[in-house]
Amino acid sequence: MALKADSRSAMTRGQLAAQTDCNGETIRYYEKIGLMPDPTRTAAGYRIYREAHLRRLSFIMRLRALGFTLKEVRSLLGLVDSDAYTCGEVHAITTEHLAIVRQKLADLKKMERSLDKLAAKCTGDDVPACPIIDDLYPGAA
Amino acid sequence: MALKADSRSAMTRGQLAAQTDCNGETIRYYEKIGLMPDPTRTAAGYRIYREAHLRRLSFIMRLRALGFTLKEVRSLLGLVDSDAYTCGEVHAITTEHLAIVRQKLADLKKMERSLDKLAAKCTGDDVPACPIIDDLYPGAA
DNA sequence: TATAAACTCTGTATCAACTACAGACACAAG
DNA sequence: CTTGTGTCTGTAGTTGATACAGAGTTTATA
Repeated sequence: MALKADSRSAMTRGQLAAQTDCNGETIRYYEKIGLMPDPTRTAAGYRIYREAHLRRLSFIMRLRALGFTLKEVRSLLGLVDSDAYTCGEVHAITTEHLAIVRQKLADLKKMERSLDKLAAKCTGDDVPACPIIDDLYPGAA
Repeated sequence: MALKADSRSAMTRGQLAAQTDCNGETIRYYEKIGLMPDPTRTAAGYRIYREAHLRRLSFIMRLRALGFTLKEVRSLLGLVDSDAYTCGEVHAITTEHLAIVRQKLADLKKMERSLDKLAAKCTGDDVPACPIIDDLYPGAA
């Protein structure tokens, strides 16, 4: 009932969760750590979300999908909230993050090659010996 | 002194840590969660490690470097410890892990491309507007 | 030999980024 | 009016470590 008052964009937590593909508990968590503002409440204490919350949470989810940490998300939100960000500041955070992503990519590629090589040595048969173990654990008990 | 008795391969925790490039606290942690066996102790309670510990921890470190989770490490150690593993079992765990690594690679590559595209849109100048924000947070406060 | 520096011991707390739960209300549908 | 779902709070668990406090031990130096 309270949700009808004042705006057609009003939502419960569950509805916001559905709209954003964000776990409902996570919304509570983002509120607790200050990424999402405290929403208004119904008389019974239920959270009421509006358009602005939807947009903000969508932004966070996009950043998370791009692999930004919550710390980075917090920085970017801080810039946006200050209403005084420059393209340079945003660009700096983005390219820094891009560098981290590329480092991770390089590490994973190395892992992939090694694993591929290891797996290729194997017959994968039902025999009580394995070149993978021989390689990684020479002299295994 | 106690470390002299009985074997020239005896080491303290710190020495094992140095040999394996594993943090000393992590060795304690692996012991706690049952990946490493409880070592014998000196009269004063200091841990004494030997060749077998060194080999086992090296194995763990190699698996970790390949991105295996501790759960996967535990499985592999379980197989080795059972002394009745087959090449097939080891191969299965390895290729399963490889699939996960490849999935992560694909996800990261997607991130990289998106970030690259975003960053490219930017002038990075000292101007109070940014296409990255426009893209990710349309209608930002 | 005295003592200071370095190491190790234990248990507990912290980190990221959530997720899950228990126990109590609230609310909508049959 | 009851049943089922949603929400509320606070707290605990997850993964893989890492850091710390406060005490005891060992080693190196003066």
